[in-house]
Amino acid sequence: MDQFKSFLQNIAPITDTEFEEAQIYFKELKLKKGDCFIEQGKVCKHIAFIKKGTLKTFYNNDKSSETTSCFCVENNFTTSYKSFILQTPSAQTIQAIEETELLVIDFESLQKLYAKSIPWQNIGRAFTEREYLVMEQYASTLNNETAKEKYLRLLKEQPTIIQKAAIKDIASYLGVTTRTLSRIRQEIIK
Amino acid sequence: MDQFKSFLQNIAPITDTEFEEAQIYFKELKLKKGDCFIEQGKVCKHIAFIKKGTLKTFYNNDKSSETTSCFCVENNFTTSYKSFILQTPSAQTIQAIEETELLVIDFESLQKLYAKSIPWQNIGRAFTEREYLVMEQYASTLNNETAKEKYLRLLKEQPTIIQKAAIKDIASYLGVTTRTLSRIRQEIIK
DNA sequence: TGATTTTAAGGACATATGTCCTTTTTATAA
DNA sequence: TTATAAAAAGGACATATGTCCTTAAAATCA
Repeated sequence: MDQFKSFLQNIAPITDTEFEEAQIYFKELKLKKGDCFIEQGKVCKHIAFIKKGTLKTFYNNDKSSETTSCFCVENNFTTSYKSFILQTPSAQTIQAIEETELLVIDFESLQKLYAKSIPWQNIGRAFTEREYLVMEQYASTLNNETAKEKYLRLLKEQPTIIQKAAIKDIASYLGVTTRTLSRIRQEIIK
Repeated sequence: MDQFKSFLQNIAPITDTEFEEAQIYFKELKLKKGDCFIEQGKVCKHIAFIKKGTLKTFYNNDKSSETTSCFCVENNFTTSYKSFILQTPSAQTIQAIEETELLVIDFESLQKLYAKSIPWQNIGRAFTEREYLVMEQYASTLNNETAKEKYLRLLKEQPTIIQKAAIKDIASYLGVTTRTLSRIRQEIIK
């Protein structure tokens, strides 16, 4: 079965017809390493299913540096949620960290889908619920774990991220400095 | 207008009829200080609108102590989201920290509402989106701010929580020890 | 390819935060 | 109300993490 359909089915049931009729709204988009899908300052008009590749989401924190808030991997949606939901300028940038293939739908089309289809409504709600749970787990990790524990968790749960992402981005995702992450990696080697 | 209806309208539009017809599903529940709305280990069957009062959500972290993950105040929903969404045993306990009045709906009734009503579907999705954004902000705070910055933010954004909640719960919510919070409060007095 | 820029590693020291206590204050229950 | 327990404050010291560097390695571009 189609990768995208199978992903959706896993969230909430959808018939072949419902799925096929929605296809006209989705466009293919290919990104090279370093290309941006969403840019800070612009209203985010799109949400994308990641067929292949990896992206990172980052924003400017108050300390004149960037915080990586998310690594987005294949078989997932990505967007700048706050900007997309509220249709306000995005605080976040989403950038491919390797060759990436997306299926993109724009805000208005998604609203149309929601308005005329209960299954798509269901998918929208169930997906948002899933994202909430991911974010809750992330907050719990940030709240309770030491730098080393957080790094080991990432190593265990998302080993491919550690291979693909820059050290400084991993550090900021874990809420530590590169100096600290360097020490941790040093310790683990031993 | 009714406090609950006005809250819902603020999330997504709903007609008087749609609202009235759903009223049969909601039950009043009063909690005394210390009473639990949701208990760890049980499947969470309910979600509640808080008409009045305050609750805290906490769970056992791996370090043989409790982490307060959320303070729930009036004019909001509360539930143990993961347990409610997936209908699995709850890792969290939700407890009133003062006299509290709830409007409670059970899982099956909510599914019925979703199944037969697009406006309720919309409310469900839009509400979950809002909760996601709150959690995202919380994670950002935990990731980028020092203990003192986090405390000052809470003081500014939710001053009533600082009055009502126990010091140790505030400390754990902010991801610091009571020793650290004690120092911060000492500094601020000066 | 070689030159330039960016990223990562790690030394030396500073600081924030944690751990382990004891004391004081506040809440709770008999 | 008094006795008991729980919570909060805070001293002394330990440790994790941050800041500010310099050097080494890797990536990028002309």
